[in-house]
Amino acid sequence: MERELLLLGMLRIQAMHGYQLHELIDSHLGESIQIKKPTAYSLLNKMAESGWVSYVEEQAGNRPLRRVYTTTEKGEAIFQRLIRQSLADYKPMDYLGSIALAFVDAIPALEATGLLRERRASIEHLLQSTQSQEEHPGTMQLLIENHVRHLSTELQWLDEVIDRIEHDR
Amino acid sequence: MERELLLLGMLRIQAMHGYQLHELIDSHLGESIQIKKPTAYSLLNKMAESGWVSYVEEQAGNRPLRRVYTTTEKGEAIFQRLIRQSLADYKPMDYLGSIALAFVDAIPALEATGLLRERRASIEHLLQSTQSQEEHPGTMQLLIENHVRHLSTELQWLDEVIDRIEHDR
DNA sequence: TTATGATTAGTCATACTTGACTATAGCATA
DNA sequence: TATGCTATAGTCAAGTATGACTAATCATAA
Repeated sequence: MERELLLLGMLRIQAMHGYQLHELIDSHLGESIQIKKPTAYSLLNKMAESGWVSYVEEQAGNRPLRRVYTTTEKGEAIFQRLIRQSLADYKPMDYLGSIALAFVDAIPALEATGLLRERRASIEHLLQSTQSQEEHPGTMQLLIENHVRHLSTELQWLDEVIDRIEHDR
Repeated sequence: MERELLLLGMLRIQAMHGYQLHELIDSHLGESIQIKKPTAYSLLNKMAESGWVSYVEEQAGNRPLRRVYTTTEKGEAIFQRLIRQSLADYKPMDYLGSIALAFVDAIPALEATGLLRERRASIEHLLQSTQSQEEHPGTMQLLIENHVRHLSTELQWLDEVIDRIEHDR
């Protein structure tokens, strides 16, 4: 329900159509939160069917109809329930991206450290670009901050791992 | 491809049938890596079709046939390619579970800090149980260590957030 | 002025993931 | 020895997510 929470939370602040909503998420949070366009549209449809959001259709020129969504009263109630639930239960994230580290000893130490340094560079790059983003609306900033913390942790840990491989093997 | 990498990496060390494979993943890495049983079976089928793994059928008593999988030469080649690729490109994880924090100002500060303390407790609990796990086979240990680091980071950050909410509002 | 590429807006078929289910075996215990 | 409970082993239908696509508009540069 986290994705629904995000969409509700944003629509609740400002009515938007699907493209705009996805664009906002992708540009501000795209590094830490993956919601692809078709997913966003599909969630909006589902939420409209469930009466969590309503929409008005808007036409600009010859372009396709845009559905501009707002949260309904029911949607607000759901939002209030979801956010409480979601704040209280921590759901651990997936560390799928780290799996390769489990098998690092399957390749020669020298090559491994080389690859890990590439990895390090891409984390550092991501960290830099995340930190340099301008202010975000509302408490969206908190998410960015959280992401930065975890990226720094990852970087530090990776440095230790590289060190260990260099000295232990 | 991370899931495939994990399965290949494990089968490469020891031949196993689906249930055993899933059981191992779920019990050792279940807190940080989500691979549900049907997903594991489906990946095994796909990899068998692609010739990355082969299997022999094994019957014990009246039980259903078990397919005991091993990596093929092709599978080993794929593994060697995947692990290099995966070590070098850091793929940021999803912070879906943190979304609620973006909207924490939608609820009264007092209630928010209460909920966040519940959250804190569940992270701490998870951290404790992850740390108290006995040794893991091979470098599987690295994944656990990584998870522990991130959990600690999350805990520390959450404490700061709670503090800020208490003092700023 | 008109080709070229980027931006806006959304859809669809496919692929991936999972909750819920089936069914046997082992094991304690009343 | 019948009863219920857990562990073993796997499948399937249904729900989710996404890559690839369509199509109009806008900017720009030759």
